[in-house]
Amino acid sequence: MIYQNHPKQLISVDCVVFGYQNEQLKLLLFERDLEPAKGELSLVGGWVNENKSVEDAAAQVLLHLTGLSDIFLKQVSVFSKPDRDPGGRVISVVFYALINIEDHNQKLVDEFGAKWWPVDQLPNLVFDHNLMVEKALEKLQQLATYELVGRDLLAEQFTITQLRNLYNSIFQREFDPGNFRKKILSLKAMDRLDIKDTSESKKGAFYYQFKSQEEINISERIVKL
Amino acid sequence: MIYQNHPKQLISVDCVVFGYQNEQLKLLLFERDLEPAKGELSLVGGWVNENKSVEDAAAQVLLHLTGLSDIFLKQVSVFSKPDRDPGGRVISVVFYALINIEDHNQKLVDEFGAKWWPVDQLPNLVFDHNLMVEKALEKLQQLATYELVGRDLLAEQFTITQLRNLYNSIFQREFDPGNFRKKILSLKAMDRLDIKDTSESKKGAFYYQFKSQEEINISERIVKL
DNA sequence: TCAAAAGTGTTTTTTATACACCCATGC
DNA sequence: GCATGGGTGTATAAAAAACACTTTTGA
Repeated sequence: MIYQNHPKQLISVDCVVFGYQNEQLKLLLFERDLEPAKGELSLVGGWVNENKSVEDAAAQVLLHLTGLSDIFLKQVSVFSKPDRDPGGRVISVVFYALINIEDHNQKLVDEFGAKWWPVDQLPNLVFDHNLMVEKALEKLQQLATYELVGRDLLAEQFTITQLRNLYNSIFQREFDPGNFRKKILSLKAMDRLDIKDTSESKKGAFYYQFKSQEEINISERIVKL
Repeated sequence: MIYQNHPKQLISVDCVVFGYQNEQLKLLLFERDLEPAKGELSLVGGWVNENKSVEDAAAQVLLHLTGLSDIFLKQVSVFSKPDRDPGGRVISVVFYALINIEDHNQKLVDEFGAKWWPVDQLPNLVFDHNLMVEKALEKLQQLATYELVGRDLLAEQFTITQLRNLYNSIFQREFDPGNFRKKILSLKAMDRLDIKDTSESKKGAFYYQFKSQEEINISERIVKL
């Protein structure tokens, strides 16, 4: 090691884990298991050590929580105010993750006492975690503006209405059903199946399924502003 | 300090400093003054210590270079592959900065041997610095899509054509003069002065000046895709 | 039978693009 | 007088929004 004389810092990752259930965008909170603020609600986090990138560290946190190693992850930003954590100087790199609640709920709830909270009625979180969530949601909106978000949040098969409800909750506004359908279908990013979902309407709505990532090529804005 | 037993890491900031000169978007490069790769070209960087946020650390680097303390700075992302720096494990938080070349060139060139390079013909840089530049440019384009970029790069007074040339070089494409002018003026973000610039055309072009940040409220996309 | 979601079609408005054309002036 | 960038206007195309209307079927 050449850079001998420079002070080192503690680095952590914190993950804003988004899920979608009952037509609500939710995120995963935990009761903090160490001091300070033990028992209060917080995001999941982990330490970054010598031989891992921050992406790997975040992926490892998610792997530990869900048993899955291919979870959708994006960097939000770095939080590094010297006094942001009363327990000491910790620089935190924040990520957001998208996961399917139904698939992973059991392990999460049973083993870790995790709780899903609707993003539009979050409680107070420890330290600067509320700010992290806010930034993460902005990034998610940014992503959903130019890319189709849903593969990681919805079931394998889903209706256009379910996708629209997801977009409604990401952007906290109501998209027009007819216009949303036309816009989404024009992207040619999904295949219509021959099966219908009859649970949400009497008429029944066709199920769709995302094409493989390679077949999808979206080069236009999906959501205006 | 409560978090005793966790390994700490070396943290640095690296700055992609953009400037604009001769109708070219340029960035500031330095000859690295320590091993490894001493003498090769790199971005400016600095270490992050205990009592400073990464934003403060980046601002300090820029202050040192230019003497200015209010430089435009945005976070790009974290680069943290364990082997990204052959000199040891360093996690780098990358920022980009926008500065006016004419205002600060002397100090930069004289004291630090800095060199301005057109972004579209960059040499090989040390480590992962080329990748950092690429990401920074993407972020700058993202910013310029929904906000008017120019205040920090152009002179106080500038013509629409100069602003268009800046946008041309940020997006590496040619905007239509008539349409660009209409779009920009519709934002009502600048005041027209009664002075003309006659250096770039015989007819002369009116100078404009940005309104104060508070008066500017852009709620639409400026550049399509 | 009728409420309610699914799905299609039509109209209007807004935004983007292409490009014609006049202006002013230094050479 | 003509080439050059400055500046305005117009026609067209593309994208977004508003909304009417038809279909289907369980309650």
